[in-house]
Amino acid sequence: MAGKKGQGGIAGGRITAQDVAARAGVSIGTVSRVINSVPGVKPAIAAKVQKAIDELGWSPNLAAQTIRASSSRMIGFIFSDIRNPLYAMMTKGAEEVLSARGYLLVTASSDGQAAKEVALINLFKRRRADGMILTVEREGDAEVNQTVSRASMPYVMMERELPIGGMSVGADHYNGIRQATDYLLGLGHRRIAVITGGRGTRVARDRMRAFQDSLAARGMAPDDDLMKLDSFASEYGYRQMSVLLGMRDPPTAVLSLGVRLLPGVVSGLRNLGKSYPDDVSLICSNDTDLATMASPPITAVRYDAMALGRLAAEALLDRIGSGEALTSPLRIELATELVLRGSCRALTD
Amino acid sequence: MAGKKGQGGIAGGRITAQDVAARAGVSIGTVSRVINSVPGVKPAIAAKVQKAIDELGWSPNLAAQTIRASSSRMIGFIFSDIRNPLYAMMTKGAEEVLSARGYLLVTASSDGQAAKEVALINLFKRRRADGMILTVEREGDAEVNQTVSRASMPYVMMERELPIGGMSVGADHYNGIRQATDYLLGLGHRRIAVITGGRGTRVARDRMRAFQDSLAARGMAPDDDLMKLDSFASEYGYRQMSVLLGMRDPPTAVLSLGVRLLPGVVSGLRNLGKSYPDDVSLICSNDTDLATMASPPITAVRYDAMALGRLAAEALLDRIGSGEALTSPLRIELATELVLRGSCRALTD
DNA sequence: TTGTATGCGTTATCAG
DNA sequence: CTGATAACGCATACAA
Repeated sequence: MAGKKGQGGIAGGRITAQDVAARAGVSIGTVSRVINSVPGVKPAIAAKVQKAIDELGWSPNLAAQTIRASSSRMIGFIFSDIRNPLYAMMTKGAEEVLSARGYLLVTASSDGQAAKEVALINLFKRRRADGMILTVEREGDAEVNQTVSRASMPYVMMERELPIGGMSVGADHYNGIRQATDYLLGLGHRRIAVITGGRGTRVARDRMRAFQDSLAARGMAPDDDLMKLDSFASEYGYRQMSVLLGMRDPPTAVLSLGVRLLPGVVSGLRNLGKSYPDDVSLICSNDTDLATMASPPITAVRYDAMALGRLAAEALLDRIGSGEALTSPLRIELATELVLRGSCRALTD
Repeated sequence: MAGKKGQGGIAGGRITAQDVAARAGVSIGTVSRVINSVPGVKPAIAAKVQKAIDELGWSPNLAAQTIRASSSRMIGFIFSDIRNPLYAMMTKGAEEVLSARGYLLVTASSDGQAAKEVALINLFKRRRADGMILTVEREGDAEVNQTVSRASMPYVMMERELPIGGMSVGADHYNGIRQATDYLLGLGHRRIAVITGGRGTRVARDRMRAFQDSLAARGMAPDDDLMKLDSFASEYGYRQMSVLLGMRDPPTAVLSLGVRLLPGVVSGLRNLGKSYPDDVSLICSNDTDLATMASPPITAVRYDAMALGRLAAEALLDRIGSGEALTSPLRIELATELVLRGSCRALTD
């Protein structure tokens, strides 16, 4: 029976290399050499040690290794909310790359609150993370920026770009929105509304720049009344659809930019007894199940969020390996694609 | 000589309590007392220490604390894939509870592979996690079960129940499916198909038992040809809809049990040129955006996955605190609710 | 009230 | 080739 206290057979947590050494009749140094496959251990001895390890079910304490190596082989990933499928995808992509290289990915939700972002960054510092991936709420937040630089740890911004420099990965929203807008303009639309959030982030900047450039190429400019740029929340999409379609001169097309926005936008539309593409054309970003399965299916600006996670992880590991300056800038862009479906109609009047 | 290739002053990672002590002109013990608010430190000294801490931007190395306390204040959560919104919700719920109590939640995806499950459990053991939440693919896997018990660490099964005992939390799928089935039977349906996966798990067992009991209450029994119980994948839902609706005597209602299944089921239906509720009635589980936004919206068995995460975290912390036997059984159930929408019609023939 | 010394579980550097 | 031992950064019993 496994009844012994402390260092009994299978008592897991409390077994140390010392115990293994004792059981194998060797020194603790030899045990260490065996598990780290340091060359030059006599096979017979190694076998004895391995046997003791198996019998005791021991595995080296990673906290102790962390303390010595001053590397935890852990990477932190902070974003607003894991329930946002975009972050779930990014997490999966990053995890793929990191676990293959022996790193542990630790995610944490900040609920978009700067105070929590600060607390989490500090937490990762205390835990001696080797680096972090960050999607902060506001790129300009002074305290967050200060915390990031004081953490003196390699970092990659995800869909964000900090004024203090450093690496940034994101989708090529500029081209995504240019394509979408050009497409709508090509269909004859002239009053195009934009619903999105993330003001003051790389994403929003790129999107708005693209939108303006697209219009400018035809000698047009955005109509401020059609720009609804305050939130990514579903309810926001719902409300703004009412506002937009209640206007004297309503838009003929809507760009819904942000995954959580779409359900709100679509139900807002329905609630008004309107439908797409008849009453208004609709393009969304990113692509989702809902966009695919809606009837009619919705044209979308698509990008591979998992690839974004992979890119961020790779960039981070590169920097960790290279020892390059933390703030040395690097901007990585992932291609987007306009998936044409049945949610836009040509204007003939 | 372990020469100190000192990174110099402000190099975050390399600062220790020793440096703080030196700067404050006190001993390392005092520094420790200050940050742990051990009573009996002279305010003036404490202030000096705090000043040094702030100036150096030091924070205690959690790995070192872990090694001493033999507690990492870290909890692992293993499931198949974070992209499944159910797991994202559970993660959020668990994170809420755990972070409030000073624990770090670390999630990891196993892709449903037993080998990865084993590797991850061992990883958490090596990292000296204080406990883990597990959603394994097969409850009966001998190696996984052995790894769990050898980890000798408190654990909670999520939507699973291990033969080796221990705690288990899950939704009350029994009542959920009983309500759904009774509802369909009440509408006059007699040929009801079930599409789901997770064979040999608590979830599937409860669901099938409920389905059988519901039928049995009317002197009926399940028709094996209508039971499609092999996968939670979207593609599976798509294919099985073809199979089912291509039958000589097709079902008049379908239970689509599993979040990822629904998109496949709905597009399978459309692909055949059929629609609900006219050609077939439809009930899904769990509730999702898609179920809400589909037209018509789809009746769903709903449960609060975030609450499930919270329950698991609380149960785990309780057990960690109490030091009760790891395998001492405890079964926790979360209520479900049948949300009636427009995807089922009454049979009148 | 504060300082000192020891131990936590490893790894790496020495001798032997 | 192997054993002993000094770090790693912190907490704490024990001294002062």
